Amino acid sequence: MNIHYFDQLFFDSGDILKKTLLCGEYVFYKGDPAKYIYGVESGQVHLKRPTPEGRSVLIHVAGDGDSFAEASLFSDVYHCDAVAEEETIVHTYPKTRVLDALRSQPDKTEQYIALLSSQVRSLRTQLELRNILSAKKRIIHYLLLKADPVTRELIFHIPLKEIAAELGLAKETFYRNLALLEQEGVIQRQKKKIRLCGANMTEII
Amino acid sequence: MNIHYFDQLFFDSGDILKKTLLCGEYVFYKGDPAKYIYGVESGQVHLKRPTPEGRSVLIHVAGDGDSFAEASLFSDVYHCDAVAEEETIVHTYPKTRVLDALRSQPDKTEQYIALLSSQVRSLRTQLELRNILSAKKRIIHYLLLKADPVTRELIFHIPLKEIAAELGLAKETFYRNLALLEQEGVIQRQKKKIRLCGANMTEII
DNA sequence: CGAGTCGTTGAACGGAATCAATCGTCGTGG
DNA sequence: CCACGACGATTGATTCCGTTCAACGACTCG
Repeated sequence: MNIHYFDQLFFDSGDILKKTLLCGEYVFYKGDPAKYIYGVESGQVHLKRPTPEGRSVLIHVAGDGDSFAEASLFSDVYHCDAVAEEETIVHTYPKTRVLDALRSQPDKTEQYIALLSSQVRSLRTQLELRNILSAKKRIIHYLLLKADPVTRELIFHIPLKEIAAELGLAKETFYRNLALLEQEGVIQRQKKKIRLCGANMTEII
Repeated sequence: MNIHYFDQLFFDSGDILKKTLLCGEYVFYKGDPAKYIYGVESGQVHLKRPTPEGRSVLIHVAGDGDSFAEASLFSDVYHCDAVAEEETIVHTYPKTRVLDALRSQPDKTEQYIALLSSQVRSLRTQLELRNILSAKKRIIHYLLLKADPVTRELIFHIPLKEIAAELGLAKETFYRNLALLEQEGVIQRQKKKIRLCGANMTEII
């Protein structure tokens, strides 16, 4: 999940290959031989799966400091597309070198396992969200999940329509229900900042 | 994923603690301190997440030879419930001992990473399925995924209604669409055995 | 100051969930 | 051995709500 983890695997940080990608440029395509793991230094990369219908489905957004394609370490090919959604600098970590580094630094291996484990859990959570049929309830659960537990606030750094996609909802449905929730006093919004108000939220859930 | 992997982590196989569970018995509850990783020797364990509404959502089915709760290795608590759905024998692997074993056998660590990586990919695939709106198409994709690539057949070992749940569909919708697909000649069924027929399948997808 | 994209609202449609009823099957116990 | 109950599988009818199509305002960027 974290770029620093992969950076530190390499003894000589000068060794790390960086690439600058333009908006819209592909890092890799589904089916390409998986040779590298990546980290986002700045910018944004979207992981998408092309559906047979021709659409593509957003699976994950990797932002500043996120790594991606970690699960490809033991896979021959990539299982999704990766596209830069803005000008982006990525670090490229050759899988062979990652493996070497892990072998020579056993303690790091555990961290890698921890990283993958947390990914598994997060994916399970996402899957769990999808089992909530009602759009409104799904949105609330999502907000509860993502909001800072203390301030009960959260700020979106990507367009709302992509949050909608992540939730498996049409953007219109997402907007409408956000508006509804605001009317009901469950949330307060100002642009991309959302604050959860305890007001009769438990009833809705 | 595989019980043998965890069994072999222990030098002395006599060391492995086994437990017999009755149908309906809980292995652990969500929120319990995560002390063990488990493997199913025989029987069946369902991983479920209780939703706030009181329902519970099936996340995973661990059958003969499957391990479960591997992602809890670096987690303090379990994130779902685990229930035996029939009389089941499980192997229990204390996390501390798993960690010790991994540390003393670095090569095994890589296999662990491979295991988690494949889980990540499989979860992503499941998530991808949920992005297919049409029930019929979602079912076909699921069948394509699970069917033996050679024989194009698959056999369900759990009730169909739970397949429906895994797909995020009401059982009725699932039954109806299976019937439809059979009428259209896309699949052939006999009880829990399904065979995919290429017949105009590509059109439907 | 356009072009393009995001955000927002309206109206209509379609399809999945839901409720309800029935049949089949399996196991259990009298 | 059969009656019974429990649960899975199946089909019908209805409702509901999320998608889709459509149109428009707001904002950003060249």
